[in-house]
Formats: sequence, C-alpha cells, structure tokens
Amino acid sequence: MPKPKKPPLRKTTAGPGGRLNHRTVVGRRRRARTEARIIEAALHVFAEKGLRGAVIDDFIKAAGIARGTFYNYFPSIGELLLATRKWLNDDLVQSIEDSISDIDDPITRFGVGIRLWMRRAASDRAWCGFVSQLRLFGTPALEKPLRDIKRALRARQIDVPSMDAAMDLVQGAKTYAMYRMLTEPRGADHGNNIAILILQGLGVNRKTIAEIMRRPLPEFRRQPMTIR
Amino acid sequence: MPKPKKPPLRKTTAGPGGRLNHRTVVGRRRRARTEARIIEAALHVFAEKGLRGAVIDDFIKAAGIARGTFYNYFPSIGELLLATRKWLNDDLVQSIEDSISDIDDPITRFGVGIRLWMRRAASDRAWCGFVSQLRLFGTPALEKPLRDIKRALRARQIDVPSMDAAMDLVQGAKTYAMYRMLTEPRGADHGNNIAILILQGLGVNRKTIAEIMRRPLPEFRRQPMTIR
Amino acid sequence: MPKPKKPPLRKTTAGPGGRLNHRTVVGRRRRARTEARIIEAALHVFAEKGLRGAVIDDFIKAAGIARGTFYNYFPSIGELLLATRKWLNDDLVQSIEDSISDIDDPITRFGVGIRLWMRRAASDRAWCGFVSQLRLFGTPALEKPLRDIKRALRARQIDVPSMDAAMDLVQGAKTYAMYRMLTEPRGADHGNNIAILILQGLGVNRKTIAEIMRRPLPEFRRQPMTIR
Amino acid sequence: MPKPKKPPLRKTTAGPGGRLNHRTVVGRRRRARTEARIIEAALHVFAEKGLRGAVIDDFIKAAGIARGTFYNYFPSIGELLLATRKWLNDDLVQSIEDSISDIDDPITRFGVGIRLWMRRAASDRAWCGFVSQLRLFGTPALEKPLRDIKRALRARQIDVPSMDAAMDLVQGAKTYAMYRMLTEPRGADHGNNIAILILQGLGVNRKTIAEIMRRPLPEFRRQPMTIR
DNA sequence: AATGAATGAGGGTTCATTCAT
DNA sequence: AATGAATGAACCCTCATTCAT
Repeated sequence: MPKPKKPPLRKTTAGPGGRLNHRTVVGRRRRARTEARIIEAALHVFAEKGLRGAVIDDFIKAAGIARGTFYNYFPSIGELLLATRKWLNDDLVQSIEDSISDIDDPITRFGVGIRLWMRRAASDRAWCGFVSQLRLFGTPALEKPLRDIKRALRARQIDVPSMDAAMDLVQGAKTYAMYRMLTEPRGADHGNNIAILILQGLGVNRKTIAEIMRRPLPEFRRQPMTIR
Repeated sequence: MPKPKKPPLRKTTAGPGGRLNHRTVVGRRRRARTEARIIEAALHVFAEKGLRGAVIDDFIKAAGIARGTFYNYFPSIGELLLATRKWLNDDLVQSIEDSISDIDDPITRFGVGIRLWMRRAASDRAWCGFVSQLRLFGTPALEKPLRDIKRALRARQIDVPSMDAAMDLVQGAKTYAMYRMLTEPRGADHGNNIAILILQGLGVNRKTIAEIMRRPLPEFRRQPMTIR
Repeated sequence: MPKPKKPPLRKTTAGPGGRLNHRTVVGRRRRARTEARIIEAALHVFAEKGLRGAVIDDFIKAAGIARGTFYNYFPSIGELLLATRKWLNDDLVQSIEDSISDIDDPITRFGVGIRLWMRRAASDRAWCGFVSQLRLFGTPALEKPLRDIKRALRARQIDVPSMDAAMDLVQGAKTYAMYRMLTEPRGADHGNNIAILILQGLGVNRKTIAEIMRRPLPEFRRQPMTIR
Repeated sequence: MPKPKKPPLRKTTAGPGGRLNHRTVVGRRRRARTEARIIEAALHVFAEKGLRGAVIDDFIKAAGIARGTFYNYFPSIGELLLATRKWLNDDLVQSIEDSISDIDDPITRFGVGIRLWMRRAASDRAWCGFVSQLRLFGTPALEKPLRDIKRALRARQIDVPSMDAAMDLVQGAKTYAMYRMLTEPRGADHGNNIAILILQGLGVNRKTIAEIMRRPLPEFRRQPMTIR
C-alpha cells in the first residue's frame, strides 16, 4: 500500500472550469489585509519598544489579532522585523526616488534626498522611531544615495578622504538626528540644518549648498500602506 | 511583590571606639576588588551581547562569581549598566582630558579629542563595542567637548546653523563609525578621516584642519581599572 | 467553553415526497469517498507518528483535504482513531476469518490465524505499525481466536495454567514481534517462528504444531478499502 | 584588555586549606536529594499518564517543586525519562541479579528471574506501569537474561527456532501481562503462570519447569531510592 | 460539502531575584 | 561576604477547534 500522497496544499485551488475558487479569492484578500495590518502595527511597536524589546503581546495587541494569528503569518519576531524593514525599504526608496527622479545633478539629488528623508522623519514619529534603529548599511535603501555620492565624487562635487568615512558621516548624522528628534524637541529647521552640515562635511562648496537648500521640496507623496 | 528596595548604601562599619578594625578594612578591600572585577567583565559582556541582550549568567560567568554574589553588589543589570557607564565616563574624560589639557585653542582641543577617541575605539574592541551603544547625550562625557565647541563658535572657528545639529553630526558620525569598525575592517586612517569630515562639517577652515591632523597624538595613558 | 457537542448524525436527507433526489445521492457518494480517504490516510499517519503523536495537520496533509473538511467528518482525532480501529477490526476479522472458515479443528484454526496475522504484518508496514500500537483486548478482533482457543482447551489440545495468562502470552508475543519488525529487519520466517513459539507456549504437542506449520497459507484476499 | 576568563563554574570550590567548602557540601547534598525526589515522582507520573502524555506540570506537582526547579535538573521531559529509565535499569538489574547470583544453572536463573520480575510488577503498581511502557530492547536491563538464555540454548535446555523470536516471546508476554495487571484484576498466580507459559514456549521440559516453579523465591531486597 | 483564516487554551522555557547556609 | 538551589512571572509556541464564506 504505497502512499499516493497528494502534492501538499496547492497554492491555487481552481474550480472545475479552471476559474479561481471563490473561497480562495476571498481568503487571499483577507490574508493580505491581515498581513498589512500586522506590519503596520509592527512599525509602531518597534518604534516604541525598540527592535529587541518588543514581545509578541505588543504586536497582537497593536494589530488587534489573536496570538495564534500572529504565527499564521510570521514564525518569529525576527521575521516580522525583516518583513517590516523590507516593506519600509520599498516604501522609502519609492517615495524618495519618485520625488527626485527629475533631478540630474548628483549632489543635488543627494542633498534633496537627505532633506526629504529628514522631513519624513520629522512628520512621522513612528517611521522616525523605527528607521532610527535600523542598520541600513548594505541595504537597498542606501543604494541610490550611494550611487549619487559616488558620481558626485567623480564630478569633484565633493571632497572626502575616503568613501567609507563619508558614508559613516552621512548615515551617522542622519540616524543620530532622528534619534534625538524623538527625545527632545527640535526646531522645524533641524532636518535642513543636518543636511547643511552633512553637505559641508562632504566638502560641497557653499554656493551649491545654498542652492540645494533653496530648492522647494516636492510635495509629499505618501502612498497608502500596501504589501508587495 | 513590588520592589521597595533601598540601596544598601553601606556606611562605614566602624568598630567600638570609632576606629576601623582589621576585618572591616580587609572586607572593604575585597569588596572593591570584586566590584571592579564585575564591572570589568560587564564591559566585555555588554559589548558582546548588547545592552539589552545580556543576561545575569553572562556576567557571573565572565566575572567568575556566584549568582548570589552579583546581587551583593548590584540590585539589577540596569544598575550594573549605570555603574559601568559611570566608570567608563570617568575613565574616558580622565584619559582624554589628561592628554589635551595643555592645549588652549578650543577647536584644536576638540579635534584632537575626537582623534584620541577614535584611536581608542580602534585599539580596544570591547571599549568600542560598549561605547558605540551608549547614548552619551547629556552625560558628563560630552560636557568638555561641548564647552570647547561653544567656545570655538564664539571664536568663529566653526560655522554651523545650530548647535543641536552640530552635536548630532559630531556624535552621530563618531558613533556610527565606531559601530562599523566592529563589523567591517576599516583602514588605520578611519578615525582620522572621520575627524576630518566632522571638522569639515563644522565649517572649520582647511588650514586649521590640516594643522589639527598634523599634530602628533600624545601617548596613550591607560590608567588601571579602579572604581571611584 | 465546555463541549456539549452532539454527533451530527446525519439522517437521510430526503427530498419532498420522501424519495432521494439526485443531489443527495451524489453528495452521499462523495461523502463516503472522502471519509474513506481520511481513514486510509489516518492508518498511515497513526502508524508513522504514533497514536498520541499525530496532529490534525498530519491527517489533512496526508488526506489532501482542508482543515475544515476534517471536522465535517470527525469531531476529533480520538473519534478518527476509533473509526480507524473499527474499520481495521472489520477488515481484519473479515480477511482472516474468510481464509480459515473452512478449517474445523480449533487449534489449527487458531494457529493458521496467527500465521496469517503475522504474514500480513510482514507485508504491510502501515498495517503493522498501526496494529502494533492497538490494545485489542476485549475488541471484536479477538473474539474469534478466543473462542477457538477455548474450544481447544476443552478438547485438551492445549495445556495452560490459566486462560488469562494464555491470552497475554499470545497477544504479547504477537504485538511485540510486530513492533520489532518495524524497527529491525527480521527474517522471512519470523512470523512462523513466533507462531511456533506461541503454540509451544500453549502446550500444543509437537506433531500438531508441525502439521499446522506445514499447511500452505491460503491466498491473500485483500479487499478494497470500504467503509461500513 | 585581554579577558582573563576563569574556568567556568568549578565543580569543587575548595577552601583555602583545600578542604571542601561547607556551602558546597551542603548544596550538593540538597541537589542530590531534589534530583532523587524528581525521579521518584517521575516514575509515578509516567506510570499514570503515559510516557508521552505527561506534562511538566504533572512532574512539578508530584515532586512538590517549582517550575523553574525542574529545569535546573532536566532540560526536558525526554531527559527526565532517560534518567528515570537509567535509574530503574540499575535498580532492576541490581535487585534481581542480587537475588539470583547464587544460581548457576542458566535456565533456572532465567526462570527465577522472570518470576521475580513479575512479582515485583504485581507488588509495585508504579513500577509496573512504568516498566510496561518501556522498550527495554538493547538496554542493559536485558543483557543478563539474554546471556542466560543463550547459555541455555547451548546447553540444549531450550528449543527455539530463532533467538530473535524467542526474545520477542519473552519480552512480549511479560510486557503484555504487566500492562494487563494494571487494568484488570489478575490472580496472585498470574506472574507464575506467565513464567510457566514462557518456559513452555521456549521448549523447556516439564520437569525442569516444575522445579523452577517449586523454588522458593528469595526475599525481596528493595533498596532505598538513591541516585547513582 | 469544502475551504482556510482566526482563535485562545495549554504547555514549554528562560531568567531575574530571593534566601538559607 | 560568598554561594548556588529554589522560585515563579513573563514569554514563547503549538495545535485543536470554530466559523464566515
């Protein structure tokens, strides 16, 4: 009596006519909604309790789901963190990249990008709290800025003794500023000021800095939370 | 069972007549030695496991003491962290301050201080790991540098849009650089490069920066671990 | 939330007028098929994971059904176990009884029955794994052999100090042998050897044993899996 | 600052004069007592709830200890089971071996051993319940009987078609009888009856069996529970 | 009927803290 | 002081069962 053993848990249960089963479609939609809900909640929880300090209970309370439901979606807090970071990365890259896609000059792109980043941090506490804890190095979120800055170096728009040190300065200043924005009140200009100092640090000349700072920031296009 | 718990704050246990008897003296010496041992171990443990990730077991194993002994000295890990940070602060301020006490020019003091800080980070992994996790803001460790930088501002040696932003840049860059030194190999110049970028960021003029960087760094005076 | 839960015991769903309509007939057939599928799968699962160690997931994966579907058929794993055992009992009694129905001599019937049982165990791993875990005492599966052995006692074909002890010997030896067949390789004769030892244990005389063992075993009549 | 790192948690904390520290001695004694208590309790729990059905709570309640204490001794129920079985093995081998060490004749040793085993089962419900669930094969507990039976075979005291089958008969009958003693009332002779049937099954001749059964059983030497 | 997302009770494990010696 | 066994609250994770579609 060999075991025929069906292929396990088909992804798509198609009805007799090949059309997607109604139940399946409904189920899927619900699934996606719940996942988005959990990630959305996770952003706040991680921001508040820290990446290490959060416990399952925090997430399920914030998302309004049952304990078991959590595990239907993520096998551990670590996985949830990954998913949240991935979502955030996509969202971040997307929203900033969209806004500066029409800028050609590398250092200007870079500078405006920092201003946008900092403005977002100032306007969205949860986002700021979460991002400020992330180690973004080597992550897609930093690919674009890194490319810009390399181009700027080749174009002699910046003057730094080493790329590694330059990136540490950039990321360090941003991260630290974000962290402190959560703790102490900071003026409305704080983001811009940080941008100025970073550009100064990179050796960008005064005039260029002034130009970058004078630029009106494009409208905020915050897209609604969606997964994938 | 809430925790009223007052610090046992041992007063001088004087013998009859008010003089310290022999047992007391011996006991005290032993006490100080054990405490130093625990803090020394804690530095490594915190560096390795993180400020949040360390458990009592890590400390007692590293210090080679029994579980109960730990509680004879510190009522909780949090208190140990405080004590460790305090010790580090003292040590840090002391060793750097000692080395630059003969410098008068504020920006030079500041710049050399950063170079010393980074050199220490590069040469002492545990120190680097521990300090890079600390939020030093408002802490005595930053008082002196802050004063120097304020004086530099008054002397128009630096040019920044805001002091808050300036300090975020300084601390952020240092902290981030320390963190990354632990993860990826960095060249021997990394510390100096960071110093250059920070000074550039503060708007210090080229020539001054060059002078600061040219200064030979005073010898390392690592004092032996002592408490209080 | 205690569980009052009455068995849904579906009565004939007859259409208006009392005749079975087409949908009902089709539905019933489908129902029977699914139930058979679950039980078939359960046999393997119980054999593999143990009576206690199997979880719902094992059954639904093995049967290729959805979680909810399981509960449409069995209110719990316990009930499924009962149903599986019942099916096995019927099948067992049937297939062995069919094969020896033409033997009149009680001890011969009994002996051949044991040989058949052991042959089945050797040829069907899942069956062996499942049955070896069952406590068959008092179950219909043992009624017939018990009757045979009682008759053999009356006919002085066996010589035992007590019927209880005799049955323990018989069931114990069979069960243990089955269990070990799963674990270690056993020669093709193992079943026959066990039969010999059991008969010896019951005090059957040598010659009779030899005759029983010499008998060709009737062909295997494995009936297809059907419920009720 | 290299880490001196003491050897972890010395087994023996000796005082200055090399004598065992008093605290250490006391602690050890207590530890041994608690361990014995847990194992003793485990025997009953396993007997009652089954090897698979017992949960941590059962053990800690039975042993009268706290949840955490359990884990100070055993990392899991599985480990506890192992320890319990090991203890039982030692105890079993010891107590039976002691009693028959003065018998030379292999089959007599073997037969008396079975009678002792069954007598113990009848007089100690927890023992019986636990042992009847164990798979003793390949375990030290069966080494001695196995050796005796092999010697008996060489001495032509028994007559079996295969050693494997013989051992299945022996263990199967004993195990099954033990299991049933727990469920249904069995006469005082049940153990002896099982012994007779087993010996018959092995082909021992009538007279020898009668002699073995006539032998007075040596006094029970139940040693007090001690670990190691 | 069939489906699979949601639920929450039950059970496992860790670890800070206490306390008798 | 130092020791380490004992404690139990806080967390983690699984899995039987329900229920809307």
